[in-house]
Amino acid sequence: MLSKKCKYAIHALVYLAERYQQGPVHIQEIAERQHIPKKFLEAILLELRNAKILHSKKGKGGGYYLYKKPQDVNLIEIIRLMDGAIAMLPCVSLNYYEPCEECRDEKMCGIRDAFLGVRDETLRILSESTLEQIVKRQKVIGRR
Amino acid sequence: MLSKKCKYAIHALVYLAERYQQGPVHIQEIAERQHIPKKFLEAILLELRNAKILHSKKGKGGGYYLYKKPQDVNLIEIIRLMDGAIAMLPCVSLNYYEPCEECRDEKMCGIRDAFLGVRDETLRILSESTLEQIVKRQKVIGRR
DNA sequence: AAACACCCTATAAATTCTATAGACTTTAAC
DNA sequence: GTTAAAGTCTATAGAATTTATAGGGTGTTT
Repeated sequence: MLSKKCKYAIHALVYLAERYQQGPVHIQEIAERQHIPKKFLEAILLELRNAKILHSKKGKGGGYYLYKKPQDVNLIEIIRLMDGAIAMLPCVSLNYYEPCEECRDEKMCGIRDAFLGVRDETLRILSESTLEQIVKRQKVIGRR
Repeated sequence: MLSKKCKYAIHALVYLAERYQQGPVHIQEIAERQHIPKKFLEAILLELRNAKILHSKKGKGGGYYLYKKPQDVNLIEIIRLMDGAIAMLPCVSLNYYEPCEECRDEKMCGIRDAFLGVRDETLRILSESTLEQIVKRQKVIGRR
């Protein structure tokens, strides 16, 4: 399961993607509209900013806005940043790899095989899911 | 990521599957060979027993043994039992479903779609991964 | 009856997740 | 230039979950 932090991040980013190139949106607004504790959201947006996904503008009329293009931000990137590994086992993780303690030979580990497949499919699907795609789907019906 | 508890359960079950129909194996042996804290393992095996995956025999010469056939126990079942939901979001979970707080209409939620796909693929792959399959793969090379 | 091995309850230690507080800095507008 | 708005940063605290341990109870076998 994704952490709340990660869900908050996704919702905040979708919110900002809907307002792409419409100037900065301040934290308070995002917090209220998406029902996210403001201080918690602050920390999340800061992290997204340090990862160069968002930019911020200080002072009056400031706020956060999407720096990357909506089509260049996918769910994989967000989840990795917020929650870490995508894989269900460290020994099949690309970015957070750690060897199993027991396996003599990973290539022959019967357990590992299954989870490798899961990781690959998960990566494939979630890297195709960009902010642009998500926003596009929601627009069919209208505002939330 | 799977919890340690879940990984322990998988390793213990694979160990028992390798000894299917060879009589009970006692906890101490599994704990030592798989490097699992004995008391923790006790709790895990008990849970697997209550789920009718294992049976146990008390008294001298007792221990745990696989009750279901190795081909009838898959990773999905084990993970659900130990860690709960397979899905990354509650709103796409089959067994642990909960609605999102925000979504007006789930069918139009752009976020949900992606995670639905992930869940389906994960279920497909992990339900094909049975204890029998895992043991079979490991036998190619030999003992661990 | 004695040894053995699972059964059960309780609890404690460690870690992670979630949330909050408060002071500081930068910017815009008047 | 003063003021107020809004992000930045550090620290911490509460809650929940995960991981692990202790110790006695119960049923079986020899």
